[in-house]
Amino acid sequence: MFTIRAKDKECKARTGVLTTAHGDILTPVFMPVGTGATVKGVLQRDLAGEMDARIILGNTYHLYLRPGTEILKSAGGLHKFMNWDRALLTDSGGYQVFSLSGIRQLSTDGVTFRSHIDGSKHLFTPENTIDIQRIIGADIMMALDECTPWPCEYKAAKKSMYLTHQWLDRAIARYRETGPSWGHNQYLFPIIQGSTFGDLRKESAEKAAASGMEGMAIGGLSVGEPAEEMYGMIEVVNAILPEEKPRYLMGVGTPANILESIERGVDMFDCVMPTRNGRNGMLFTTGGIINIRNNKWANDFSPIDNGCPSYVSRTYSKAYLRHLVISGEMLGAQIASMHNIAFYLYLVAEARKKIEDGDFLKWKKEVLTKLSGRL
RNA sequence: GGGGAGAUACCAAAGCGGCCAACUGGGGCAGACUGUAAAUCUGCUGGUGAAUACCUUCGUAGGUUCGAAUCCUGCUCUCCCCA
Repeated sequence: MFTIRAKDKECKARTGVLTTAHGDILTPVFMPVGTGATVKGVLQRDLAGEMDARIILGNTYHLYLRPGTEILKSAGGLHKFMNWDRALLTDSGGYQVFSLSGIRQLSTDGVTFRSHIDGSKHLFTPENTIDIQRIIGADIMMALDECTPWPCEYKAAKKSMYLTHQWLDRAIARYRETGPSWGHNQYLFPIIQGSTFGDLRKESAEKAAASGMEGMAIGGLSVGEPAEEMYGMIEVVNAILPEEKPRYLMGVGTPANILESIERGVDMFDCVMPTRNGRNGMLFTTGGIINIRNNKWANDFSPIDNGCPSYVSRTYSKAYLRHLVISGEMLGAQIASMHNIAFYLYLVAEARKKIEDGDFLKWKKEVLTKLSGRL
């Protein structure tokens, strides 16, 4: 169930609460990505503790390949397996249709992957991805979709969108005829496609809205198109989606992307950026973006980010983190990931506060000015 | 004291007459990364220049040659073996 708490008067931003079997999620929310049953480099205790992440992601494709459904079944589901008693969302593998395009084959029935681990063949269908997500026990399951690359011809985008819609009907049918494996309620979110074509996005949003599901996802964006085009598509889609349902923009994004999307009425986000880019030395801070590997930080003993409330951000110096990252020390990747996630969660927490205080737009402008700078 | 091997850019190491401003690693410098095949990938790394180019480099001083990191001679230094 989703309850709207506050609406901004000057834009479409809103705050709300999404209730799940594993706790309430305050929106707008950022969901750290934990593809293979781990948010890389970060303990669940820290995620739930100081950072207060209410929900994280897992990935159906990755978990199905490893550890596999049998082990997840024996474990009693993913929550127990990974010691995470807060909410989980699993992506269906639709993104892998896109990112593993070299080793997969599409058919109406579903998509055949060659495992990136051992090359073995596996068929994903709208039905069996629901079954797998039932075993995983995600609080929010995603329908199997085809995430189209960008740029994409109109005809191809349309064909792909219809395939996604067909798959959605089948996923919902399977969802309705099955129940949760572990006794707790699971939502299923449909995914809107349509590339960067307004009329396709509109049609796809109507399809999702008509599904009656508890929330709706916008997929197929942030795949290379200019940010302005992405924002345009969000506006088209959000004009159609029911107000009283949460909207999840998949895979987004940069801090700026997130704030711009919140302004346009998006409630949920996930992105690998804070962790992956963190591991690669990129830090998001309240003062701007930092490449911690750069020589200019070698003698900077000031904290990573005093403006960010997390322990690692205020405790460790830039010079120390630079040393760790450059030396390839594990702790460097961990601290960078923890800081970035803490920063993202802090950012959306502030956004919620500002929406409720009624000065989101003014705050957003100030934040973006600072964030646009490269330090 | 006798015999042998070697000195190449920040480090290691190839090259042994022209295709060499010099392979390749490492290090260094910078960039990319958006529902994670990523603790990954890319570029640059003698100087000046946007570039054709030009200038200065392969221990050192000479020499041979149209042309030398590559061949010859002296010197300096390093390492190994035998006494």
